[in-house]
Amino acid sequence: MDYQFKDIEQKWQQFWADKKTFKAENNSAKPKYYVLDMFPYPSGAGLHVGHPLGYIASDIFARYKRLKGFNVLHPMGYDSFGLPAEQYAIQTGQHPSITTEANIATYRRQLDQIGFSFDWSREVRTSSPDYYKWTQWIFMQLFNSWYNKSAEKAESIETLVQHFEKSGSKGINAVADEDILTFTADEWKAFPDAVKQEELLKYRLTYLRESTVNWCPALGTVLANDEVKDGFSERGGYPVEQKKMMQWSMRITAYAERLLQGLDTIDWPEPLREMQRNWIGKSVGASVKFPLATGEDRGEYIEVFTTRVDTIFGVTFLVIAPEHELVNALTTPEQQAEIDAYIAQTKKKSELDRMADTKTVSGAFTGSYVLNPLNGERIPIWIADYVLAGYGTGAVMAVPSGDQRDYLFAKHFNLPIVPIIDIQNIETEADPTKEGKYINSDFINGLSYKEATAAVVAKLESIGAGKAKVNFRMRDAIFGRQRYWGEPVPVYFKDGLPNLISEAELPLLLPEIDKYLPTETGEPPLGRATGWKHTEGEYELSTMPGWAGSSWYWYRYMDAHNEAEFASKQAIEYWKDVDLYIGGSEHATGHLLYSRFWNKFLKDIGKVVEEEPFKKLINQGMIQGRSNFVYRLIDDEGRGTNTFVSHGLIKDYKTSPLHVDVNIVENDTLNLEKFKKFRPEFETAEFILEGGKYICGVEVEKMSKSKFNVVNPDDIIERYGADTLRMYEMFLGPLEQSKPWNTNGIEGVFKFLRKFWRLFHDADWNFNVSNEAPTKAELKSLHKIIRKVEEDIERFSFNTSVSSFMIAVNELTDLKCNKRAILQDLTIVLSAYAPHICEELWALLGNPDGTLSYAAYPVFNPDYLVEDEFAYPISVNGKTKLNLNISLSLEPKQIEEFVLANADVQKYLEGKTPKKVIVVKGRIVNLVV
RNA sequence: GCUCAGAUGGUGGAACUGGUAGACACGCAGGACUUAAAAUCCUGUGCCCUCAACAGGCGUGCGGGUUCGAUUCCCGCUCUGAGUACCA
Repeated sequence: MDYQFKDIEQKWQQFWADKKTFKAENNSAKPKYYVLDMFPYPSGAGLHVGHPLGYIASDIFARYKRLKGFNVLHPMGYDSFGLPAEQYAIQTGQHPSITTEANIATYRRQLDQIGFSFDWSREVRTSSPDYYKWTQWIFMQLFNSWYNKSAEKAESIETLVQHFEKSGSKGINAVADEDILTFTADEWKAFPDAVKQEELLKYRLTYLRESTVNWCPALGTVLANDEVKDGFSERGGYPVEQKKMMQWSMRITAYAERLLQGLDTIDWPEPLREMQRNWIGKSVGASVKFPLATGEDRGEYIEVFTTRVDTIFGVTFLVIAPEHELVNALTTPEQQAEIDAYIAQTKKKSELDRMADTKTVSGAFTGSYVLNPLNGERIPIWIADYVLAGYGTGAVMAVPSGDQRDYLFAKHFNLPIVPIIDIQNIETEADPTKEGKYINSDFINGLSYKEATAAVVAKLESIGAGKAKVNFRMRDAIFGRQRYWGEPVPVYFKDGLPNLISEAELPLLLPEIDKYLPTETGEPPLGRATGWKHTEGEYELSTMPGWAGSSWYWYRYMDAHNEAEFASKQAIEYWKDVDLYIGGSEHATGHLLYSRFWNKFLKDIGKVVEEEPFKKLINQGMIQGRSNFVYRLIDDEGRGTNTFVSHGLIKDYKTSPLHVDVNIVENDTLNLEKFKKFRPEFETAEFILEGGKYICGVEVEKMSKSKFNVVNPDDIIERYGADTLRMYEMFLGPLEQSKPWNTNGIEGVFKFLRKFWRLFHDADWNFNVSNEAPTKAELKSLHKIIRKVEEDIERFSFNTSVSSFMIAVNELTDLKCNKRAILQDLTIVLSAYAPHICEELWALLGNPDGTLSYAAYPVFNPDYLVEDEFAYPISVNGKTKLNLNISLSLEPKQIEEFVLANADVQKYLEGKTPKKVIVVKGRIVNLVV
């Protein structure tokens, strides 16, 4: 029979599902290997051809690892809480769980069609109560923990209480809010319970605090920093403003240093690690207190953070953020009007304006002064919006000779600029050099950068005016959304204080509500739930953010149906961590950072075993759209006609481009019949053709419906089958590279599979395989591909494997090879890429049905590749002139003699004797003339 | 601005530690089969010069360098894409 991909693919997909072929066991004598994909949010649009790229790569890897004798965990699930389903619910009144359910069904059908080897028995859905029960449980553990900096780990809040009871707040080295109290053990014991709880909340890893949040009025919710791009929401693109609100937060900053250090221990792409480093934003420097110069000494000061404490003698003014809490107190009556005007002006500017306008220098003088703590010099205090309230202390010591922003500010307002390093050149701009010796700098004059920094820090510490300090850019993550479709927070409020519900009450189910909007009084949608109340108080009304459920899901796959724990100890100790994680780089600072944070926390409380969850990570590139255009002829009156001009001829006509559905275009040639049916108005369309064809124009754009460039995998599978789709997606180019989807060329892969099928069949399509012993040439082809695929998969170079398969099949076709000894092994090697056709041929070869998935990958034997001759390229001055067959047993000296004796070589030498002869055995001969 | 990644035929791309640049595939051209088309198969295909062959010249974004030899290493630049943005 001819290659009937449809029958074959349906048959094997059914077989795998019925026999649970890919079900993984939680214990095995085999070594474990965990291959994970970033699970999708099931959107209403279904999968387009770009989505499965990473899944195909990971599936090939998982199948390959099974052949290599590993016990492979390769699961899939759905990140099914999220905004789009809720927006849809607001519009239609339909419960998000219904649309989510329907979308998941579509995703599942599409995924199944591609022939993935997922263990579906472990499927998870973040919106399912038996899953989010454990998300809530982890939240409770975080609430019950504090971060002990001395131990460098999270500990139970009980240990903190015990310490307070024994020694008060003394000796506690914790990551906590800034306004923590100082007290003795007796004082602690005397505190009313409410005060104790309030104080403990300042230490908990998930805590409630009034904080400035990114409020998105259009979405009616707050957003995390990574959900905001340029002042607009990432989803939907609505404006975002700053607002103060009581909010749940996660103390991720406690883990800043470990999150940073851990990056060096994992095998991730460098750009991704770099993004996380920037996001964490560690800077090493010092904090310095500048005492206020106002009259009598009342111990008041302004604290700044600086990375260049060595430049402290170059400070000629201080700048604080307009939002700084001391602005009012510092403003003198004479300056009041000016300061007020400036603050009003900054407030008017939107976040976006402030970012766009980085050139204009602006600011205002408060009228007050501080003293330089090291030499007592009077330093004016200014406010300016180039200093951000949210970073460091919201105040900077300005060193115009070394910092360009300070330099511009000083020039603009005529403030002094003092050079502090002998080789500094500050004629036209600041010079931040660390080379040279210090001048104008009191006791560090003549020192080098390193010596000066150490000396200044030591001096500041000795007089209590400062200390070495590490600052992080990363902020604690806001952990609440005023939305419906998310995990309820397992907390109720009593006397204004948050209390956890008991574990026995988990899961706290999402209640039914009448519509998915905030209440009339502005409460989140959960405020609409009637009768939804804890026996002890009111439930928290916000829900968890989208990243909650995805921050631990890889553990649930290990033991997906456990009702007593999020995963059993035994399962976690067996699978440990994810060996290979494939997904998009858009999750660099969101999901991948939060997951690492929760993982470290779970390790601290002894629930998991590895410090890092994802050992190796690969980012698949984005698949962009490739739009096709037709060109409508414009008549003399400037109106569009119904005549269309082929792309190659548009220079000669006046035309306007129009998107055309890429699905009616093949190799950029328009299918005229389908085009006429594309829209009713084109029914009577006429064409100006080139070479009898209508050639379309091309542009690379985002894949979207409005651009008619969405390619659906269903259509490709219908036409060519899943095996062709899988191989073609890999053939497109390196996995990590972004590229436009282009269906041109898919024929080549399809033809390859037919050619492979034909190796097993005679001219009349009868299955025909011989048991003859293979020849040397056949064995060579086979073993080349055995090695090549092994090497390629290990370095994630899937595209080159596909080419090599083509070469192998071309060679075997030329050799007319139909020998079982060759084809059976070739089938195993190809099966990771094209599993359906290989299962079918494996069965036809007489093997028991379905055993291919667990067959042994053939062992490479280098003996078959040994050559006794090599066609040496002979080059003269580095340019190849000819090839000579020379025995590989010859040594360089003999090769040289052989080559020089050759008549053709002599011709190129034109009678001259080469100055030098380079012979690299088995590679090249180069004659230097 | 800063950080990272990249630039190879008409197109997607290959060349793994410096050693025959353009594998494999698409497209295109020619041919076979066919009444014809589709499908299939065969041949050719980096560019320039040449009727053609032979031969030759030029070629991995640009300019230099190291080397017997550079797509690969080093220095400088241009362009493209991504991330980030007054971070003190």
